[in-house]
Amino acid sequence: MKHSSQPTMKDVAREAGVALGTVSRVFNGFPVGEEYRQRVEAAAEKLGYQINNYARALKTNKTYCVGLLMPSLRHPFFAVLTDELTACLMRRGYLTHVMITNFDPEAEQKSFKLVEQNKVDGVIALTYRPSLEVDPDIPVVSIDRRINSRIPCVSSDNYRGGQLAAEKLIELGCRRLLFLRIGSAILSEVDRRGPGFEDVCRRTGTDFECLIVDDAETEAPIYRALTEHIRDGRFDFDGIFCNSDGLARRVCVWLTGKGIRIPEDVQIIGYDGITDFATGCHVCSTIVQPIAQMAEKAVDLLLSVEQPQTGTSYRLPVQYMPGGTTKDAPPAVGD
Amino acid sequence: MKHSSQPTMKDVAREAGVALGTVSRVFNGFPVGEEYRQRVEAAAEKLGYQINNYARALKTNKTYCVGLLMPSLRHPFFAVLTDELTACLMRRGYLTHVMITNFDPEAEQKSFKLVEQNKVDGVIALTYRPSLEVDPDIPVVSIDRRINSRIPCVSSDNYRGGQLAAEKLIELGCRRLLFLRIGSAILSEVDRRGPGFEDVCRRTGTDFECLIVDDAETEAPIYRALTEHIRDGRFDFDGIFCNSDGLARRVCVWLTGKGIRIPEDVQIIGYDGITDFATGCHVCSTIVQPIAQMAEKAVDLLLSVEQPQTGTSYRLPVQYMPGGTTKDAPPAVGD
DNA sequence: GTATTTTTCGAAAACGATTTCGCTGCTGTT
DNA sequence: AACAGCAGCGAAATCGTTTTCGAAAAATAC
Repeated sequence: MKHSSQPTMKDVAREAGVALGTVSRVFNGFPVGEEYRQRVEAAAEKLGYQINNYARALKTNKTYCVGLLMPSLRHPFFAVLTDELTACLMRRGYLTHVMITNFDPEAEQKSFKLVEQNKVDGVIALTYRPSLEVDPDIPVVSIDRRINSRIPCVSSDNYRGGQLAAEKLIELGCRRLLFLRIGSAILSEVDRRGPGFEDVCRRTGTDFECLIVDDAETEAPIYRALTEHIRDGRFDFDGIFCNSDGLARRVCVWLTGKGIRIPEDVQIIGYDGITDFATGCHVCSTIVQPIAQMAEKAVDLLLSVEQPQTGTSYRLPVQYMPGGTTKDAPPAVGD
Repeated sequence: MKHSSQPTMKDVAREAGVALGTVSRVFNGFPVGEEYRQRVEAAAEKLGYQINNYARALKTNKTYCVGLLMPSLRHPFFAVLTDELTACLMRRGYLTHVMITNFDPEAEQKSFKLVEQNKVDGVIALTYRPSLEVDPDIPVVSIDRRINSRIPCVSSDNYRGGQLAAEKLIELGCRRLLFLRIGSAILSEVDRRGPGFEDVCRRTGTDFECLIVDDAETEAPIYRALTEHIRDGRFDFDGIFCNSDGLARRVCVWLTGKGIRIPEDVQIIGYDGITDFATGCHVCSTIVQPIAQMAEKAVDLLLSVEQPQTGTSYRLPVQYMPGGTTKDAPPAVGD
């Protein structure tokens, strides 16, 4: 006695008075005589039949699931990226296994094994672990990081972003620039923001300095270093490019606390393009990453819509967006 | 000829010189002679064998996956909730299928069908669709909404939250209060915030009004209505309780734009407990929802760690947290 | 030494689909 | 009218596990 469990293809076949294979063909869009097709569809409808994806996947080796490794969803950049990726995958008929790794290299490796074991059709990963071990015959696309030479990597054009920030600050009248970076020294595409910035400074003969803290845990070193640059209540930089909007925000708050005015005394540009969840405004002047396109590209590569040049970096165009921390047209806020 | 595909249990059995069933028993922790166990483990190690979860699930009807229906990840509340839920599920050995529904009732129903078809062991849903059709023999836990009488619902104690907001505003000297709500009229636990607020006002004899816009699409009606309450440059309410932190933020921006000072002229309390992604500070004085506990509770109920009283509402305690839009100790910001 | 119990192993039948293959029943040519 | 060609059906094998069941081996009792 079957205890009210889901109907199977066999049940549909019996109900419709046809063979098992015929039902299968109907559900997979193979040619089937019109009369049979109708009988099968009626039977399926009547029984409330739903195909069992697990059984199907076992046979076909195709699960229509992909794994997504993300460090966190508490940061808007990751959250929006995840939103776009799952949406994009769903549009293409794929389900997403979201794994939150909390920036923990161990968790990253474990999560990878786990989705692998769940037979996903591919993995999209935003990871930090120096050397992720990946099964060579499962498609992987990385975001922002070169994992190894076989895995394509999509990111924003970080070098161009760095250039843009420097160009804008200079154009807006800054004479002495600071590049502020927080983040561990992993082989990341993100690290190209600095060189882009510096190259423009050098080319234009603009005075600049770099402040880098590799340990993301504590920001005290940065604030301490910044403090040294305050002389007579004046900050001796008049333009700052920050690694991320989050950092930019914190620097803003800190400077304001010191009585330094933004953007009058110091102009600040961040990176990412984070917008306020309530107002939709950018939280600071920023280089905005094309998150939706990055998601689209990653998915295209993963599902081989576009044949991935193995190991290539795909760098998508960035844009400068004023957001009130620079002297150009601060967006009118409120009503 | 097997073309380098994954090794199967059969391969392991052959390699170890034992029968198929024996390998299975080893991997499922059933008693097996020590010598056999060793041989099997060695063989599995050598072949790099990983159990195939799809085949296993087909046989056992247990997938260790749960579906999660979320409207969006662009709002911090949903993002953090999703973060906590996936983390909590992972700790218990479950993978999460995250489905973003974009507040679209159609998408909600479709997503539900989809995860159902993927044989998840359960679904956690935060939905808006008036009547979600759910297969009665798949466990479902809802968040913030009563879906039907069989589905347990976890939420924050919205009624108490409403009370708290009123109590605080009154305690802080407000004499004429406004409750501002945005959101469609669905049968949601969230709707209990208003009654909690009103009951306190009535009990204490405090003057109050309610402004409700059921159409979330446009806020113009709210702003228009608010405008009517500005007389001689003064706003005739001195305390506002907003349905959400996002709404509170927008109201703040709007009022500030009208030259009305916060919290000197008007004090505002929001709901959710959203914090700034960069600074970690609350974006406004607020009633904070215990997101982590809500996630934990939802998972407990879903996996029947706790026997769900079918259809019961589980209301978790909320807290008031000052955040600069009320006169009580605005948190020192910066350094 | 045989009988009786306890382990634990191997063979085989599911689980619910896909897919190959042979076979029947049409059509269309000459 | 006969035969080739072709759709489209049904039966059966398979995917990689779990699980039942009968039997062999080991252990204990008399």
